[in-house]
Amino acid sequence: MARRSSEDKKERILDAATVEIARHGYHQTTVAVIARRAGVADGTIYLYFKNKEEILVSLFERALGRFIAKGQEQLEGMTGAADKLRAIVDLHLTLVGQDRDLAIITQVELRHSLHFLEELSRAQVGGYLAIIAQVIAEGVASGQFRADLDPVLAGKAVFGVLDEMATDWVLSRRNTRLEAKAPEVTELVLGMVASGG
Amino acid sequence: MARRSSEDKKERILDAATVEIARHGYHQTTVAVIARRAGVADGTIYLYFKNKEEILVSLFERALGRFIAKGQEQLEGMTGAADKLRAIVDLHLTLVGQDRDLAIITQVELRHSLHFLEELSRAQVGGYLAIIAQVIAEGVASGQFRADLDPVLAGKAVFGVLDEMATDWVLSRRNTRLEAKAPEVTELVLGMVASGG
Amino acid sequence: MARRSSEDKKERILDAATVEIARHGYHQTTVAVIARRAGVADGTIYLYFKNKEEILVSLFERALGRFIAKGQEQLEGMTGAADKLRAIVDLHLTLVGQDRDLAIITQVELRHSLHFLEELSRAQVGGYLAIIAQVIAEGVASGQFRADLDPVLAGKAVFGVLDEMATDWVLSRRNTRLEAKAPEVTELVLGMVASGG
Amino acid sequence: MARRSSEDKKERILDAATVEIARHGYHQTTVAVIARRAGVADGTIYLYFKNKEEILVSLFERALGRFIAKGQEQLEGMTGAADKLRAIVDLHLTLVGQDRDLAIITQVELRHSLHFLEELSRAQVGGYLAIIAQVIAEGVASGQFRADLDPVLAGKAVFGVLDEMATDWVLSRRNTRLEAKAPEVTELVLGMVASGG
DNA sequence: GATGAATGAGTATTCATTCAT
DNA sequence: CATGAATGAATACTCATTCAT
Repeated sequence: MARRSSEDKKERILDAATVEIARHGYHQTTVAVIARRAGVADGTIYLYFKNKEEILVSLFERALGRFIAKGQEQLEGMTGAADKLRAIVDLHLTLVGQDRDLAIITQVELRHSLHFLEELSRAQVGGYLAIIAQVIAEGVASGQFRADLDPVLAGKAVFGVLDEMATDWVLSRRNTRLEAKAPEVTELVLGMVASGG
Repeated sequence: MARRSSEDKKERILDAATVEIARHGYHQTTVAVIARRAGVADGTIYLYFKNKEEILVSLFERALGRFIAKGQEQLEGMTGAADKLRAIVDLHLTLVGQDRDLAIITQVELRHSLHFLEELSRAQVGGYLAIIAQVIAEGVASGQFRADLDPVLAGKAVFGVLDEMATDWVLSRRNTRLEAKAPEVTELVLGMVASGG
Repeated sequence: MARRSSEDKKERILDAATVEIARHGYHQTTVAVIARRAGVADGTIYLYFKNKEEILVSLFERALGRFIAKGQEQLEGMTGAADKLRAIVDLHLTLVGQDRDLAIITQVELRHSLHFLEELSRAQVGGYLAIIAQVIAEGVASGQFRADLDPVLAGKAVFGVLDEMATDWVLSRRNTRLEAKAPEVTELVLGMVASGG
Repeated sequence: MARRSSEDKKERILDAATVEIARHGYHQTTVAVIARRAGVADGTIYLYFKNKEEILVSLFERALGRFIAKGQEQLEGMTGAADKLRAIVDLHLTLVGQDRDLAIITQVELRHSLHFLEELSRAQVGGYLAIIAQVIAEGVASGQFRADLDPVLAGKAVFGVLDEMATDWVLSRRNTRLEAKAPEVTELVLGMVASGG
């Protein structure tokens, strides 16, 4: 179970980093502060991460991994593009809305540099966009969605709507629940792609 | 004339900052490098800006000022919410697509911290969102748009779509023109709000 | 006179570095300590030197510059290889013996890495060795020195003797004067190269 | 047998250290790297050596031990100070020239600090210098060497010549053999001490 | 207004050493 | 004896900002 302890330590570091970075921002958060919250020595951080930036990347990868796992589980066995799109909207808002600290990181801190954003975009977000595009393509094929849609472009539009809702929620300090907007957002998104009123 | 020279110097600093920050990122860009490109001494920067961050804010304010001037000019005398929305889409993509360096800053560098983003959001972007919401409200009132729309929420959704298109364009290194997508994007946006097909 | 002040500051930094490095060794000497002794801020060091190692190099270059200036002045107008060699021995021991702190640096701290020593050797010490070899070649040509000498090899041998005397003086903590050994050392060195008794 | 294995392990560590330190320098060489090359765990190093510096010391002691063993063996039964001095020159150049990695360490890395050098000098090199001085004293007594010699000073001079030859060989990257210079160096050294032509 | 030399606070990262297993 | 994960002290260097000229 040495494995267990080691895994735990890495998890603890990521958890600590999530809280501190969300609270004070990536640049204002020192490695020492993360270490202290995680209950390890400064140097221990570097047994698990190559450098400070890799903590941020790992943070996101862990979150996205969970995100995608839930997504696949939920979309599985579902038929009908519209239903799938509804599920995506729901899932996106529900999962992002579940952890405000993490949301602050994904919606704000993760986007702090062009280089960084490019990498994320290519490697991680790209896969998510592809899934949405795929669902839209299905809808177009089945006639549920407008025939003249470009699935990739429409997919980005859908993502843009969801992403803006998430960012808006992060920036509004009110104690609303993000997922509460799912029905309305679903209507907007479906309006964007669905054929005939 | 002194005024003129002074204004010029401030402009030169902002221009220099735009290029350097877009090219190397806000944190990698030193005040000294901006000063050198602007052809002034380091200390001179501080005669025009309180600190480094204010350069970034001023950059955005100058850009948004021009943006809004063009917008009002264009929307003026226009009737019909759908037409206005078309114009907004067009304008947004055209103006953002006009200056890639500036776009990198508005789509990426400007979002580097929660605190910063909150301020921007409240003060600047808020005004822009209000305009979109207003147009949607008009459309709802006139029956052009769906009656059950929440104009504020729908406005954010529209902004989300436009913003994602802009970010996507910045991240794709291909030499496409952002405004080329205006027709398709307009269709998506109108689909989102327009009443029955 | 700004030049004057600037030069002074650089000199003060080098002087401070000489004392601290001689006293505590290169690695134990922090940039902060050098700055404090020089009466400048840490950052100021970097206005005059690219990095810590460049301080060490500059130290040596300044010393060697003075060394060579004195040497040329003294050898000038002198004829007779044996006399010149006497003068070299005298000068070497006198100059090294003049500043124990500096001597510690040239005899010990400067030799702390192969890479560093190679550079010094090639660029700086090489020139000095060439001068000695040249004097020996003169002596061979004039018949004062043994005909079968390889001037380059013999030059290195002479340098080896002088260098060992210097190092030995640095390591012995007694309050002897290095130059006091000049007569005896001269005899040894001349014995090495002079033709028949 | 346990003893044997234990001895082997210590030897392996010293061998590994020799290669790594010669190749990358003392400060650039981490204990972890030595351990890896020796095929032991980091902590194991500390079962055999008190700290990193002691590895360097042991390295030198092992080498000097072998050096002296060979020397005594060779000088034994030899009579005549001049012959003994010839043998010393020969031996010094031969043994140093046998292992370039070790030579890099003795000629460069070992001299990286005043404190360190003082210790070496007093404890180890001092013994070697005494042997040379003793041989010279013999020569003076027997009339082979100049009567006015100070054996200790002359011994240091001899050592200086040999040491410089060794350092020069280490710094020159050419593939020469150090011992090839023994005849010429012997001539120089004997010239330094021998009485009349 | 303009300059640019000087400041000095701030921090990621390394690595010799320890010690529980 | 051996391991290697964990420690945490230690430090060169950067750069936004100031202010005497």
